[in-house]
Amino acid sequence: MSDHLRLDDQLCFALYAASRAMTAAYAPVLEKLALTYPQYLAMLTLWEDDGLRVSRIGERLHLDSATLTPLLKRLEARDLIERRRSGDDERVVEVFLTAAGKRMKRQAAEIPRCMLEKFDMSIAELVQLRGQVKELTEKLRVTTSSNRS
Amino acid sequence: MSDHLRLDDQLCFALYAASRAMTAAYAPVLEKLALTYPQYLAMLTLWEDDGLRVSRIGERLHLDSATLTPLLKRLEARDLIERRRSGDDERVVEVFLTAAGKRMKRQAAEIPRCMLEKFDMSIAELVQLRGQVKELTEKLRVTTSSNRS
DNA sequence: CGATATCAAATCGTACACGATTGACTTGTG
DNA sequence: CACAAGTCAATCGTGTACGATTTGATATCG
Repeated sequence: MSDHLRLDDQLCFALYAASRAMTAAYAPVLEKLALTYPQYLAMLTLWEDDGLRVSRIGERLHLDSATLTPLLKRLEARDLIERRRSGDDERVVEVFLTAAGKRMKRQAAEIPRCMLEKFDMSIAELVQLRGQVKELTEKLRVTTSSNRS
Repeated sequence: MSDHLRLDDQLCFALYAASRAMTAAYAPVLEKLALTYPQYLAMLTLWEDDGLRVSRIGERLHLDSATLTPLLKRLEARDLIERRRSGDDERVVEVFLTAAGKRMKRQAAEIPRCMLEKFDMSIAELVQLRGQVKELTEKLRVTTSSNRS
């Protein structure tokens, strides 16, 4: 009967499916900026805080340098950002928005509202759902990092 | 003040982060079976319904043949499944569990309980959250597929 | 019957993800 | 100062994702 292995019953699959549906829903919106969703996240991070080093961007997005380095190189190739070796510490690479990168923030300003429409839910619902999803993420991170069995 | 472009405020980023944290939380559990999370999903699908064609698996997981074909080939290389061209229609490839693939279902039986512990939430909360996530996914799918602007 | 449309899976190209390693640089300790 | 330990970004290898095209098979229509 309930063998617990049913796909439809699993929260994890729901999250996995939601994440990909969300990326797909972003695609037409991001098309104007010619950004992928992860690239958009990197830009969001820099719009909040320009000049971050690679590892700081990684902390915010929970991505490591293996993912970020090529992604940032693509943004640099498009002249949206500049990657500079820090003078203080030659190991560190700091990432700065170019003029074009800063300009893009204005075009991106409408995106959250545009996505909000697609959600078709009240702000209260959204905030509540976001909170639950974040809480779950924290719990998963804790149990994963402490895994030594 | 609230420029709506703040990372922490975005439901989408929360989902994206949750999905990856979930995959990471699965990794130690799936290690015993030497499966990746998407491979596990394909096995789940077949444990529910053996002998599905590639496109049916794709419908359930919302993945296309470009993703599934190589994934299924890896499972076949490990002798967990068999891919057979249908006699009725040579275009169709049907996917069957091998004896080893069927045996694995028993080892996988503990996985949902194991993940449930990591969630650390009541069944009622889980069901409610899963429902909300699924609902959102449906809304995103509708708006994405009808996009012609 | 034969041209054409449709369909299923495979393939191609690009872009993440992430574990593991590398190499350059810095820091802490004796 | 010497040098081991630690840090940071880059690199490597493997495995998804997905848009677009291709290949082969079937269905449909004139």
